[in-house]
Amino acid sequence: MDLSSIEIFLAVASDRSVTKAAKAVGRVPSNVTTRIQQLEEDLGVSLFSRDGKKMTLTREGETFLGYANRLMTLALEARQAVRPLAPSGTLRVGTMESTAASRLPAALTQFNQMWPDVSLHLTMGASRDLTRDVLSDVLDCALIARPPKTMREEDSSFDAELKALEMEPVFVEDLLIVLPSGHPSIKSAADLRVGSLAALEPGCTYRRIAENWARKSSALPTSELGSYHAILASVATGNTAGVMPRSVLDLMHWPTPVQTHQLGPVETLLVYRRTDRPSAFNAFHEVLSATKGRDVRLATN
Amino acid sequence: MDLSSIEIFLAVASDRSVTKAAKAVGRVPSNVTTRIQQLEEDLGVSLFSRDGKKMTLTREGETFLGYANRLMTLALEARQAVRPLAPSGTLRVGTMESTAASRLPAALTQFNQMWPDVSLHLTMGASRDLTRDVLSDVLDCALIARPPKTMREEDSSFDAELKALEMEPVFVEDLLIVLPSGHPSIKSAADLRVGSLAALEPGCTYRRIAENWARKSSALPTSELGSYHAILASVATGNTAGVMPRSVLDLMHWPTPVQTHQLGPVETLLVYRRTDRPSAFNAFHEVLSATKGRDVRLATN
DNA sequence: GTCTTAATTCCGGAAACGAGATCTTTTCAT
DNA sequence: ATGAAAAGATCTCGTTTCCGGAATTAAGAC
Repeated sequence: MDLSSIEIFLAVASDRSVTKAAKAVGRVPSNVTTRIQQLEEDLGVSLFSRDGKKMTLTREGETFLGYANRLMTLALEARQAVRPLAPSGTLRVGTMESTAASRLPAALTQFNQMWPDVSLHLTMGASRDLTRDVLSDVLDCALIARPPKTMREEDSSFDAELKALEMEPVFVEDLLIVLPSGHPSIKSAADLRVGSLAALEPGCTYRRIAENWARKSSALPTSELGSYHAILASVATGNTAGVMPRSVLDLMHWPTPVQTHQLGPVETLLVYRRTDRPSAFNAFHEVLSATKGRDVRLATN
Repeated sequence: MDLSSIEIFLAVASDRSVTKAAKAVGRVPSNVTTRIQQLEEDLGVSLFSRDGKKMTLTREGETFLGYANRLMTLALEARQAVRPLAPSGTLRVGTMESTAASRLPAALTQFNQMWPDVSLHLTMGASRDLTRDVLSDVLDCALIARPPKTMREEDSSFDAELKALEMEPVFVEDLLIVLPSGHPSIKSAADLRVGSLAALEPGCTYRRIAENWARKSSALPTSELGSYHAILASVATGNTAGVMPRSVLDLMHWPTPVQTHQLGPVETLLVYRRTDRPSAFNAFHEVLSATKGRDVRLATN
């Protein structure tokens, strides 16, 4: 039995889907299938019942879920316990608006329980700015979106800054264009029937990805809004298309189901300086890794 | 972090030696070294202090030891919990005298705690007889010594019986010739200055290994005794050399340190029929595997 | 100082793993 | 009802990891 298999199991159990889970843990679906099958063979029982395309936990799966969570928590605790000195002091974390909304709450809760002595300073901002702040030691680390290759090529200074930092993927977001209800489904930016794109600040990587995608076929203006709530509201007016990751959209339980178009997966990176890491950072790093692809609602079992 | 690394860590912690631990978990020393180093790198602390050739736990190692034990126990519990039906009924286990004395107590204690509904029938006997009893369904499984290749060749019926059964190594014993105190150290059987070899019944594999070793150079008679205590007492008289695994000798805290000569490692196998396994057997099998190379004294932490 | 034993390092073969392509089945839309 | 899309399973292939054995180094015993 392997702890990474258990992590995968938790993701599948939480998403009830191999594909989703695969994205959540940053692997390919076939791999997830195999690991689950290995786990089932190892335990000698089937953990999921495959009725149709839904993966639902069997009764044995349910009981195993409890142990799996305890196992992961215990492993994390072990990790922390051997750390010679308990981290304390301040940790300055930069994060994108979207990550703060969808991914961080679970991780921050656990972190606070584990290390009450660390006071965490959260700063919201765009990836571009956050990266600079980490470099100049205004922040200790930041969660940013990995810019696609084409974008890094046309902004070489950003690229150079990133290269000077350590980075590690922690989440994968499904970046969406959110369309007004009633808008016909689209294949490319040319099919857009709206007057503008609604996004956050200029330094926001998601915004720039969307702009790059849009400018291939049309010349839409971008209207800048301050929050994802504002963006959704703007979409509801019917004349704008919004940009946001699926995890954020899922959070908002919007009254009417909206049309979406996928711009593809975008990794969220934890970036930090190679040297000069406060001990609280290591603790934060570990909690983040453990939270990876795990659902809070299940972790409380 | 990998559960097999933790098993290895437990073995090293318990033996304070990578060579011993390697034997205990059925691996090669270099491998144990590597896994421990990986674990240390993964955790970011050193678990052992290598002062000279002794491996002693550091303070961090001590705290990790506690977690490691809990982790293994929890994993075992998880395994058992998903088993659809709790095993019950009777399980007839055959074992060698030596295994019953040195290795089984820990495993049986844990087994009884986990499965109070199973009544365990222990039968003591020689490997040869135990094997037959498993084949003829007098026993459900047995712990026997793996006969070395030369022995299997000269007793083809034993070999055939073994081939008809499933087998799995669970322990490794260091088989010893125990010499009277004051006896000069020996290189081969020719150096023996005693009148006889003291061992158990004729079907005992350890006895036959020793006899094979002895007859290469001298023609010693074998005196048959009923227990390891009797053998040691006989050795104390000064005119016999005893045969027993090191684990048994260690148990007996004999007043004077005795001279020993190694006959080499002998594996202890769990043998069972390919089909027709009671559910209690699977539970027993798992508990044995988990106990593998683990020290009871440490497991109570 | 030499000999022995234990731990580590190095290296080659084997097994496991992960990614992508393909196949099968279910589901949803027309 | 039929076709298209999507999700899970299966297969293959390239890569990585892992294990075991040989060589190396270091510590203790005589």
